[in-house]
Amino acid sequence: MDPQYNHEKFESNIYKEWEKSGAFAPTGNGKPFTIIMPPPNANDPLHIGHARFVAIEDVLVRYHRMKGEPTLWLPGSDHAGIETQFVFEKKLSKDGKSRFDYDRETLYKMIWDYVQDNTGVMESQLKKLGASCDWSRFKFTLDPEIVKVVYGIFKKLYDDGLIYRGERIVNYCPRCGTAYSQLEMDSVERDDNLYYLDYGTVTIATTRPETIFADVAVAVSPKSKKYANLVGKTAKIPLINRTVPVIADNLVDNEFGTGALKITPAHDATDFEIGQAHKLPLISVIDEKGRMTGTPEKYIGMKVLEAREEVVKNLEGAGLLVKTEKIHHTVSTCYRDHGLLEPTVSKQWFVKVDSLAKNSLKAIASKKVNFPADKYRKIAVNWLKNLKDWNISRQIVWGMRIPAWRCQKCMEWTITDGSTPEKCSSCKHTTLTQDEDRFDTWFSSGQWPFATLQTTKEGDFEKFYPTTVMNTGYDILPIWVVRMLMLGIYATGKVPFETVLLHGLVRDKDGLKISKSKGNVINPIEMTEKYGADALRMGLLWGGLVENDIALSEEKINGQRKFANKVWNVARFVTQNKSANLQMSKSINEDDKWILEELKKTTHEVTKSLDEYRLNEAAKEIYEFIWNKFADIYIEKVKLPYNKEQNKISVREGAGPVLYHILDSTLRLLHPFMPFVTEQIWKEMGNKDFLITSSWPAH
RNA sequence: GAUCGCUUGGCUCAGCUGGUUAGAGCGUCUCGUUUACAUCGAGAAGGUCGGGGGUUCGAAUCCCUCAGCGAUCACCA
Repeated sequence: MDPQYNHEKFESNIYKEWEKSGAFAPTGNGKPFTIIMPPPNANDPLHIGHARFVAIEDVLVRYHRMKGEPTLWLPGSDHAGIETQFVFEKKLSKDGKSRFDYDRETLYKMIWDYVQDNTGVMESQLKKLGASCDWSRFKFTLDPEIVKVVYGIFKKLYDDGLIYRGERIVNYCPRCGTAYSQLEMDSVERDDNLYYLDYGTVTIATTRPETIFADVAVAVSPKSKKYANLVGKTAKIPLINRTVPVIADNLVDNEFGTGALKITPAHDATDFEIGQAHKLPLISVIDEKGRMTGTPEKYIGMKVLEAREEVVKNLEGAGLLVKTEKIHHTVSTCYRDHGLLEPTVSKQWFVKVDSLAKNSLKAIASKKVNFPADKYRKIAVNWLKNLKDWNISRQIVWGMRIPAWRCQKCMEWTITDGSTPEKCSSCKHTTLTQDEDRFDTWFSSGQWPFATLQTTKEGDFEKFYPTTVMNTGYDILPIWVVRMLMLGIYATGKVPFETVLLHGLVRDKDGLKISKSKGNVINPIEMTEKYGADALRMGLLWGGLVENDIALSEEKINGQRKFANKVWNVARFVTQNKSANLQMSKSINEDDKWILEELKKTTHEVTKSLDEYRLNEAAKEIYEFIWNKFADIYIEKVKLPYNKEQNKISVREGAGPVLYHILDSTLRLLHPFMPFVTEQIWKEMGNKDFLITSSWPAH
């Protein structure tokens, strides 16, 4: 053994040997331990957040594998609809092109090829980190068999009356050309003008005067005394002199502006709601490109902001602009291109979430799903109680095309499980056109736990579902975990996972959020090359609970590299003093008894901490045992003074077998955390089998 | 406005269902080490556990309150 541990010399080779040995495939009988990996985007390299879940999940998987449980860690990759299309479009624009230069089929094919070109990077990086997942069961979210499952569930939801096509106000991005869900928006604070406009009988305040042409009412608060006698009368839209009714609604804030609100259901979410409640018509004056339409001639074709300027000018000219105030408020922006979103009414496919959410709440209440960190249980419950119907259609090309066909005669929809229908299910007409929309990525990934297991190997679903642990970042609890719960229970009648282990974000050494603009990005592959995968993994688990954000510094990773080297040298010392007979003598002394007792305690504590998902505690226990007890105390005590004649150091009579036994056990305990260095030492000790498939010490 | 958190030595964090002198890593200081490892060892300094109140034989831990900080969601006409 070299005096120093050199990770570069061993890591890739060890991984290949594990892979070749078939160690990653589940074996044995009994209750299985299953983790479905949250699939990283197929076209992106891994970031430090991925490395954290690898560290967490691999520790759990290796631990349970060593305990002899049939252990499956199923890897996969995600097509990440909007994300990927957005990245691809940025690439196109560098070449001076845009997606509008291609038809849908061509664009889809181009993105498919692009993803194929990049796929493999992510897999090789997972291997570098030591992920002991079963590659033979790898799935991509657009694999035909996965798509088939998703279509089947869509059809089932439709047949059960849980899918409807609704006209709703959606957050529409005129640049991306698609609507987004409740969860896919950002917001930004800014200063705007609040215009007070004369509506004849009443003055209203608005930030969007260009939408007055789409007004269908003026609403006031029912609590308002000032306006009480106006309700039921009319107001007059300036510039076009159309009269609209004055209504009362609780959603109106009597304190804001003049206390009177113009109602524009087609271009504002609150107004839409009020419009629905009062059965008001919808008038739209902005088209899908963000240009004015259906307004007086002069504004048609103008962009929204141009029209606003022009309308204000005209209002002022007509003496109908009462006053202008500054207002500081928050506006919704596209989470992709950060431009303004346009609330727009359009037809989208929706999932009725009510019954799905109720069943999920039941599963949580009855502990069929557990949250080791109670705070996340509370958050999940809160979300499930407040979910709104889920818009699952996206106007993009990258993703699963929705299996819905519209009859060109009766205009009714025919839903299938993916196959092209021969005729309309309503009127039997044979000319049908498939909807161009794609599913929201989360609609398909919400089915990931069962869709994967149902399509891997015969019997997998029956054996490994419900899965044991779902581990992912807390940031996607509402968007993903909650939906997997709803769809999993709906599709299979069982929860998709028994334990939801959410992890925190990786932050920089000062606890600041990592971002490209801050320049504090930590590249996991760079860290692995520099310090070793073991050190990075340990650094990601060290000093913080799984559920909390952690501050990661290079010093911390380097500290763990030192630990790997310490373990290496402990092993070097032990193997150099290996006695011929490894049988422990019955007459061991006090020191021997002490270290054996400490090992026993450590084994117990590590096991307990792992079972409770307190990986940081487990890591600390084994670290302290090896360094502070085994190396600093026990080895120092059994070491005999340097022997000049033999030119070597030796150990006290009878200590050899104890040293060997302790090393053997500590390697087993440390292996889930630092798989590479422990496996290499295991080999150096002369073991013929692999440490990865050896057994967990008795505890 | 709603929900969920956080506040422990210079820094980053543990401290599980309340129970001996509150711990770790890094950092700092002193000393040592040709002989497993300088990717080392021995030792030291450093904390009124955010403030206040309460429950208890006993509180970093439970309850109330105040202050500061953060995350997510909603609203913002």
